[in-house]
Amino acid sequence: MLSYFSQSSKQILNPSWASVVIEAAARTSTTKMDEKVKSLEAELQHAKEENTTLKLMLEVLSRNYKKLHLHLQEITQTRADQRVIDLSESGLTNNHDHANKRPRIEFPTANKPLQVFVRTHPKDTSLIVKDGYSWRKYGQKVTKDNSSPRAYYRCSMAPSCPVKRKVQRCLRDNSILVATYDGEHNHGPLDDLLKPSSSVLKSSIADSPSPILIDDKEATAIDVALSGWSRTETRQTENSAQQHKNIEEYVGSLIKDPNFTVALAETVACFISNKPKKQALNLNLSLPEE
DNA sequence: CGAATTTGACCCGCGC
DNA sequence: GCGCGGGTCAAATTCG
Repeated sequence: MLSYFSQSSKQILNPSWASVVIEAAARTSTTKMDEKVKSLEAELQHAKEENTTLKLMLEVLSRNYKKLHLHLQEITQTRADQRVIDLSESGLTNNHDHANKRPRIEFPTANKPLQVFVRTHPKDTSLIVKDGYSWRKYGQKVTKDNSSPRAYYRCSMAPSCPVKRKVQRCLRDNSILVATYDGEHNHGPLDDLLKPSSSVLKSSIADSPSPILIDDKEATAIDVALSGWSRTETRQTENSAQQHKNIEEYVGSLIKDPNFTVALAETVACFISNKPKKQALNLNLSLPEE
C-alpha cells in the first residue's frame, strides 16, 4: 500500500506524467466542446427540419385558403346574378301587381348583421357567448330549422343601446355557437372599463377556456397575413424584409395557439391523404370538391 | 329583495 | 283571410 502511494507520488511529480495529464485534460475539454457543438448542430438541424415542415404546412394552408376564397367569390357572384334576375322578373316588369309588396332582397351592406362563431365544449349546453359586453336575455325560441333553442339578448350596459343578438347552436356542429349581432353599440365594451388595452376578441378567449372565436376582423387579419405571405412568396419587393418579419411574428403567434395547431394538423392530414376536407377551420365551411 | 332568467302568450309579416 | 314562424313582451320563477 505504502509502495503504491510512493509510486503514485513519484509519477505525479514526474514532468512527463504531468504533460500527459494536461494533454488528457485538454482532450477532455475538446471532447466536451465537440459534444456541445454536435448538440448545437443537432438542435440547428432539428430547427431547420421544423422550419421546413412549418413552411410546408403554411403553404398547404395558404393553398386551401385560396381555394376557399375562390369558391366563396363564385358563390357570391352566382347569388348576385340570381338577384339581378329576380329583380328583372318580379319588381321592374310588373310594378302594378307588386306595388304593395316589399321585395325581400338582401344586398350585402355594411349594416349586414355580424355573425360570430364560438366553439364551446361539446358537453356545454349553455348559450353563453362572452364578448366583452353585458347582455340581458329577453326571450328564447325553438326555431323550425334547428332543434336547439335560439336565445335573444339585449345589450344591458346602456339603457339606450339598441344592439341585440341571437345565439343558437350550429345545426351541423352542436359544439359551435352562432351569435348574430344586430345594430351598433353606442358605448365601449366592458373591457374598456376594466382593461383599456384589451380587445373584445382577446377577452373572449381569455375568459372562457375552450372557445375559438372567429369573426370578420379575425378573418380579415388572416386574409391580410396570408395574402402578405403569398406576395412575398411570388415576388421579392423592397419591403420583403419587413414583410418577412411581420409574417414571422404572425406565424409565431399562430403556432402558439393550440387550436390553430389542431386545425393545421387536420388540413395537413387531408392534404397527405388527398381527400377533400369536409370541414374547414372547424366552422363547417365546405371546401370546393376537387 | 332586487336582478336576471324562464316561458307561455301575443304581435306581426309573409306566403298560400 | 288564415296559418305559420320569428321576434318580443311580461308575469312567474329562480338566484345571489
